[in-house]
Amino acid sequence: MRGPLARPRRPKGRGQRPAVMTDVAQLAGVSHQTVSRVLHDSPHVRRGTRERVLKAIRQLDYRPNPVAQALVTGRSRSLGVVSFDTTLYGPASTLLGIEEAAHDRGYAVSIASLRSLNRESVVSAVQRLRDQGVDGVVVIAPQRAAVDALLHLPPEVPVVAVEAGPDDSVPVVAVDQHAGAAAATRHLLELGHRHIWHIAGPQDWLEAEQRIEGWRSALRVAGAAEPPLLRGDWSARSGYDVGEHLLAEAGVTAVFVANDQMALGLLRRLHEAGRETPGEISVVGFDDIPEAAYFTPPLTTVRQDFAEVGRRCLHLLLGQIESRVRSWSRVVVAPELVVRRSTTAARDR
Amino acid sequence: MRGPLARPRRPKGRGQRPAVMTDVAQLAGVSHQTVSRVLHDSPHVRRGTRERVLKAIRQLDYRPNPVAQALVTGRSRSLGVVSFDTTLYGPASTLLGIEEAAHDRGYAVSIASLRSLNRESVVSAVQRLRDQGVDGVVVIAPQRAAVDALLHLPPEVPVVAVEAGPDDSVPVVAVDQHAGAAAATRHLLELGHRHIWHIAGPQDWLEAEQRIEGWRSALRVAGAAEPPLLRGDWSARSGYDVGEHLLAEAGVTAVFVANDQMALGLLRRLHEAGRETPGEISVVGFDDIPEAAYFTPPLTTVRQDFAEVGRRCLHLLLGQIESRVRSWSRVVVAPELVVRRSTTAARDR
DNA sequence: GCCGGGACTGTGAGCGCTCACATGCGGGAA
DNA sequence: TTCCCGCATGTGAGCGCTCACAGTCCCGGC
Repeated sequence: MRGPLARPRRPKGRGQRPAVMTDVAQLAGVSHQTVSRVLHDSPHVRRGTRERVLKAIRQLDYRPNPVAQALVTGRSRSLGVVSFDTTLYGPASTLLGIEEAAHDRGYAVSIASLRSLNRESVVSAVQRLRDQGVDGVVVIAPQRAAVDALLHLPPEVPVVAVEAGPDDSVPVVAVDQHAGAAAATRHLLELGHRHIWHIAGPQDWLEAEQRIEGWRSALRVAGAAEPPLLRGDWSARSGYDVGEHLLAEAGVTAVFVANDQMALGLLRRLHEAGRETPGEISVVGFDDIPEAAYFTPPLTTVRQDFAEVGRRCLHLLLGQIESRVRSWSRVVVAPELVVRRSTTAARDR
Repeated sequence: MRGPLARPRRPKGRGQRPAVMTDVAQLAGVSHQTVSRVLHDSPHVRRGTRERVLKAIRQLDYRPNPVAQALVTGRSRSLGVVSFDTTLYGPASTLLGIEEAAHDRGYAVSIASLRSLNRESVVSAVQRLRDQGVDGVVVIAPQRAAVDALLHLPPEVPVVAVEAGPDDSVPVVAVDQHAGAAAATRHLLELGHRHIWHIAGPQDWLEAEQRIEGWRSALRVAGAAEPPLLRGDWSARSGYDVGEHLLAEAGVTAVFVANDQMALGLLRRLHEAGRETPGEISVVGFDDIPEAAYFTPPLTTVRQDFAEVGRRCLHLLLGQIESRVRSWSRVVVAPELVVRRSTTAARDR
């Protein structure tokens, strides 16, 4: 009778089975535990022993199996990021910031992109990441639906949200949209424009709403009238389409557009209609995408430091993971107005 | 004397310790193995038993621990993507294509972005992903340095490369740059232009070189002269700067630019110099980024289906993982010329 | 000369699962 | 009835590691 040991699952002879801890221990003439200690820079390992182990590790090209480590420690040293459209400049930059910071701290980053945006999709993406075994999740989904979803999340996963509005159940990192929009509006006001129009983003985007608020408050402070609100969907196409309305309106001299792509579309429409920018109409965008400086004319816009947002997220998330408490906090990153050539003083001041 | 069993590592009483397979087994009155069988849709489980197990799973909200599964099977059902700059439209879209396809097949996706681009950085990124336990890696890094790195990779990790040139050690998915560039050039030729200038990307980018080749070959076929080659670095700024040279040159009527951002910069420079596009100079770009249709004028360009590239990558990679052989193949995706308003017939035909 | 205590190292259990195999049971062919 | 076979289920080992604890050894102090 031959026991199960007679046929090892993975035949030792064949192929270059990667070395495991025991192999190193054997070669170095120590126990696996000592190898583990060396790996974790524990004190209480004699210098000579440590060196023997290190040598064996090099010799066998040993690399600790992260899966086994994760199983026993209950920590995978990996993070998840759920995001709506990583093709967009903002989310992509934020993701990059997170990834680089995570890498520096020895964490891996898994992604989950959302195809549709509603509560279930966000919840299930987080769930999926959690089922993959990540230690924490950052949600880049600044829409109302996503915020809602954050409230319905299993409490055992540490979560940080990007731009998730004034809700206080989850830590948040956000750019100060209100301040950015106000700065843009003030800039136009200071140039002597009376009526500052605004092309906003879609209703369910929190950033869109906050920019509207910033615009309104700057108008109010200056005692300026508030023209009707215009809506786009962030795309250049929508900016182009909304431009139509503006063209029909008399006396439009200044427009604050909620993002650079829509501003591009608007610029295009104005150009086609023979309206000069900034001569007749000044335009301000939002985001400062890399191309903004090369629009015709170069776009005055509000810069958001997405990479910084990513880094802050990571910091908050790791704090939560390492302390094992679900704390709440809100980190605000300041935006910056970048003045270029799409804005100029009003003529009939 | 109390053995180690006297103090269980994780006290059962406290908190909602997530259910494990044994808990389910106990509740359903079966062995853990039967639970496992139910989970894997094995036949040979009586209907009633299966239902009891399923019920217990629901009742305890049991979710299999992927880490434990990975440890025993040696498969993590996760993939790695290494990419140079995920902020760029191309890589970001490819990544998205990969992620969505991976998700559909039940794989997780980890990312590793490269900060600098050389052999070591690519090798170490792949290494890092491997050490994280991914089952395979796709490398989005269409530069010479990256191709070189692919040759120096440990052979035990399945790898697929995007746009990695004519090397045959690793499977490759690529858009047919040569054909795209030739189509762009032919388009300009057919409009009656004699001298088709080319602003190329950086030398170490394979795509840049292949686009040059496509341009050259179309010129050769038409018997047209080849103007001096101009170089940019993909950025709008560089397109703007190179525009300077073009302006100094007499008789420039047509330019094929190697990407849309540089084309944007060029358009800007021409506009500033008062040179009409396409009236005096026709411009063709490459990539078809979402904004291209809203440039001034809307850009004629070559569309690359990045999402398709991502899907194909995934397909190749999973094939390799599941068959356990390192096969070689090259999948080519066709580009498409999109004619808009930045090109028109030569005047002095 | 003996004992206490640090420094160093080893032992074995167990993380949650799958794999190989053993076992029990019922029914159809001989 | 006997035997065998195949379905249904159970058993135990082991994946590669860490954790808790148990030594072992050597030195200084009384």
